[in-house]
Amino acid sequence: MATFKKTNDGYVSAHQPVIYTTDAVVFSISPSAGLSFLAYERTDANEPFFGRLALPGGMIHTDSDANDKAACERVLKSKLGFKPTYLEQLKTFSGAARDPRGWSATVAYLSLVPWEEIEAFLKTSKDATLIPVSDLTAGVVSLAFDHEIIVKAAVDRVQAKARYSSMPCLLLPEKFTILQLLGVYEAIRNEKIDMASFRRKLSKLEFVEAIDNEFQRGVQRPAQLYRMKGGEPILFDSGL
Amino acid sequence: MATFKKTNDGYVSAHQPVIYTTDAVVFSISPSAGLSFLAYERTDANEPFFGRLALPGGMIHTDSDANDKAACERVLKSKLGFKPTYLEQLKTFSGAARDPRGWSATVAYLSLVPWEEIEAFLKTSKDATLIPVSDLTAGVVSLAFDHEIIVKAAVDRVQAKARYSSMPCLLLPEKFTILQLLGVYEAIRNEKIDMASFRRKLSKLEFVEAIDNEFQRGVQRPAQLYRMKGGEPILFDSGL
DNA sequence: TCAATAGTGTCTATAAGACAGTATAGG
DNA sequence: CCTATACTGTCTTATAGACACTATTGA
Repeated sequence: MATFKKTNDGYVSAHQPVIYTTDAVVFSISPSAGLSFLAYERTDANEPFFGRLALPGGMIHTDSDANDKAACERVLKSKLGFKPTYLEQLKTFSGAARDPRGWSATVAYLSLVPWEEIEAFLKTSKDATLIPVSDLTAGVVSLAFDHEIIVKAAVDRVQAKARYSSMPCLLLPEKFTILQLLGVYEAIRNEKIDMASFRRKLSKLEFVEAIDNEFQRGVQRPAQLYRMKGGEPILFDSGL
Repeated sequence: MATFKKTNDGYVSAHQPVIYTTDAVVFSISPSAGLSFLAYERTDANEPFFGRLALPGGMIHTDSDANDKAACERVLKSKLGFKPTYLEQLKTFSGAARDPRGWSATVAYLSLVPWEEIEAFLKTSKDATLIPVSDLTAGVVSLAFDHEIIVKAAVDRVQAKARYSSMPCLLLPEKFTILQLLGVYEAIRNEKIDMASFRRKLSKLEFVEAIDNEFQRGVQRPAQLYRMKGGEPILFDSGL
């Protein structure tokens, strides 16, 4: 087991310090390309994978970040300009091989952002790109570090949660129609869902509520607007 | 963002190095107390929480461990004398507050060990204890660091997986009867399960197979012995 | 033949999927 | 009144839970 030695500024491990970072898979549903995530071109020529696409991420500051989640929030705030409402820890990826600078560990997070916000953000940013998940699975794009593995894990998680959780709601703005919600579940799961069964389950699970006298109007019968009930997403016993 | 400086032995972060550890929640089903996990009394008077109960864990060795999972396997091998067959990453817990020595992070793992092996191990070890999960929820025992939070997360995970995964199989020896398997699911989920429905689902999901001409005999009709099909546990679409 | 546990059949209630039908706006 | 989309009713089939029933061994 590693021993600790006392230094003038505290205890440190006798081992080579770990490069400790956090990365986030920020998902959104693009109307044209479906489930997609944010990536950045790496612009610092002194850092590894220069010019390649990578997930938004950065060092964890042990002198100022309260914990890994706070670090991820800080990083995303600085890269996106806003703090995503939903941020869930995905998994930690570590080892000697994943970063040429040395033994590294990253705490990967998963975030969901409504399309409207991502769209607005992309207009203001020059080095951010939105990558459709289908491009990654098709092998059209490749990512720096082990970030493809991280994204695949994130996609698996979000697809699983689109079966037994209300989490996908958070990809929509505050007010939405049932058809929009259905579309989000379909986009994530990559399959058609029957509207009648979907409504049946929604009314049983009660995680959305109709907003009185608010409708989305178009060239058709107005669609009732709904909002999510309670701030936090819920898990279901049975599938949706 | 943190800057890196070049030193004579590589790049290190400008920040205070993180205390990087791994801990494991090693579950087993005790015939008398149900779902339980391993804990150790902390014996080094120079280390924090001396004398308190804690999860088996230790430092991650960045100079020799390939990654966090390998580190956890090494730690468990040295503490248990054998390498558990099932080890799944649970979550990372980090921050300035959880360890008095400084900003720390632990990659928590979840492991399942058949009762026979745990029973044999407990006879050989003097400082290891098996704590029933019910004792923890009842507040009868308390653990060092944030280990109670870690165990609660592990219990949630294993209970969720006892609804849609064959993972609980790994708490049994290689050969087992359907009644034993049912007992494991009941112990984890803390509820009765109907034998007929259970068998129906088993025969549909096909993750166990009968062993030809092998039975467990007693003062009754012999019970067919089964084994798990394929080394890895599977996930189900519908609940079990 | 009896005790004890292994394993099955069957009834009922609920839920899922398919799909057709009705409702209500704008044009 | 027509079109387009919102929303609902209903039929069929699959599944879950309850519980009684049959099966097979050792003593």
